[in-house]
Amino acid sequence: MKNKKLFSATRLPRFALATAGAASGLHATVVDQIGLRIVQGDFPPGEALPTADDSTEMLGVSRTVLREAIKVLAGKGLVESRPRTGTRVRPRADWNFLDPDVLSWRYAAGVSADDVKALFELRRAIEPMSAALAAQRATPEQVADLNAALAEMEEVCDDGERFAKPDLLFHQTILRMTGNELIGSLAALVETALIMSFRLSNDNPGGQRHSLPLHREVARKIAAGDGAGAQKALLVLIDNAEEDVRRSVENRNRRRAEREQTS
Amino acid sequence: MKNKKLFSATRLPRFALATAGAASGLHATVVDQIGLRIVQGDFPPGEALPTADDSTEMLGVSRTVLREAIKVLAGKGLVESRPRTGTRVRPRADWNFLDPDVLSWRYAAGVSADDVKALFELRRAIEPMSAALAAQRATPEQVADLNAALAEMEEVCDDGERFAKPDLLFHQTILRMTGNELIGSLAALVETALIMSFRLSNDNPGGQRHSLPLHREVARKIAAGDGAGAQKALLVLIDNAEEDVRRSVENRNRRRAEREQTS
DNA sequence: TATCATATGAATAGTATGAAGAATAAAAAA
DNA sequence: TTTTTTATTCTTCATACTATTCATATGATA
Repeated sequence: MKNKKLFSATRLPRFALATAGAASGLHATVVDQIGLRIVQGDFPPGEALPTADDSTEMLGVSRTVLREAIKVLAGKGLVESRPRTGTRVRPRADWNFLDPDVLSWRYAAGVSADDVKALFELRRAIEPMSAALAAQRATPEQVADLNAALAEMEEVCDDGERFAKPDLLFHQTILRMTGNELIGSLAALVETALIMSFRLSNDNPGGQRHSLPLHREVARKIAAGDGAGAQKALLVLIDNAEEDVRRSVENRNRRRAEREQTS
Repeated sequence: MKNKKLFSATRLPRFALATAGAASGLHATVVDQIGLRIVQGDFPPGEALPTADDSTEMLGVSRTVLREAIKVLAGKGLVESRPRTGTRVRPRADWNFLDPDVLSWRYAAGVSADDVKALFELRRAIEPMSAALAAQRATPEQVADLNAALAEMEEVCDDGERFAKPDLLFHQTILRMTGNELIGSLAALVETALIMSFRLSNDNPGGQRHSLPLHREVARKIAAGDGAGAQKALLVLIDNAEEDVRRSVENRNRRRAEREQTS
């Protein structure tokens, strides 16, 4: 009389842009479900998750699958398992927010103005500097990649959906051009920020066209080997992007507030 | 006639400073062993790991444990498993180098001059900016934490071993003072850099004493709310630290070269 | 005959389950 | 208060079975 399949085992409709983690399999859906609930506060830090037996029954999966999922979450710093005590959520300070999965869970439900600020704080530290390094170190092939991405952006700049991919590629190429693998691992951060932008850009008629000249300027400076110029140009681009996102979030929040007042 | 325990199941003598991942259990040792071998190039990207059955036999663990380990590594972007094909190492660009474990594997065996450059490039982007934010946002308790760390550094500055802990705490406190969780997750990066420093600082008679005035200056500026000053002071501190490490690496490499020539 | 589609089979990871072990917090006893 | 016991929970192992995918062979068709 086991009450299986209480949760449907369908994976979250995860906004996949391009490089998103290609994890597949039953255990990946469990990782997603539990990870999302932890990050979004269903299980606060310090609290114990349901026991293994309870969880398997609720999720309708075997212990094998559940244990694999728990171990993955532990590897990302979210939980810690011990006999007798159970599996507990670790303090937020131990979570690896730069992990692509954690990052996506963190911003899956929606973002506040503070969330936007946090994301762009880090982008502003990383990307302009990366552009400067890119200008000094990029190989000709990488410059070609950058220009290819730019060309595709120009081609599809009216179609919000199709614009996302080359835009992401543009920024990630710059990170890769630094030749610094640590910086390259921040690609997920940029991806998250761009996904936010595109989710909110309904408000933004005229699509992403207005950002094109700024991107062009960045690419030109990098190709010319002008580190300082590239740095400055990318900083302007990020400032603009943040302003766009911030405005969208404000609009959305205001509309929601109005709706709630009316009803 | 199973040839078990071919590998001893002892965990790597992992330099644990403070916040290092508290993972325990048999599967964690397997994660370490395989992860280290992948990151250090024993299994190049694109190559398949031994089949599950072979691995379990070689490592002397059950399939359960091995699978948990593989899933954790997949969660860090290192590998990808598919039926029939086996488990393959993913391209380096997909590895999450900012994961604390990956970071520690990356620099476990030793560092080159380029490694030092990469680490400090990122620190230089992050920490001075963080100090500026910290100066604006820190709570009184956090300022007290920072001063406490500084006091302990002053107290034990002659003992290289004991100096490491408060030094790490000092830098991580600054990251936390930004109130930006994403930045906080870069703590592992700083930890790795400091571990490198301390591993190499045998060359450095007089211990870490010379860095104390610089740390004091940073703390003072932050406490005074002087963001620009704190930023500048921390930049100087990092430049000095990099110079120390760079020199140590050079010395070590030169000595090694001499040894090899003699023998 | 050559080519394409379709079945068959083998290899591998994926999932499920039962049972024994080890660790530890809490309760009970000294 | 200290020690011992107990119960709970994760941990590990062993094994059976399933699902996926690639390679090969087979057969149909042009």
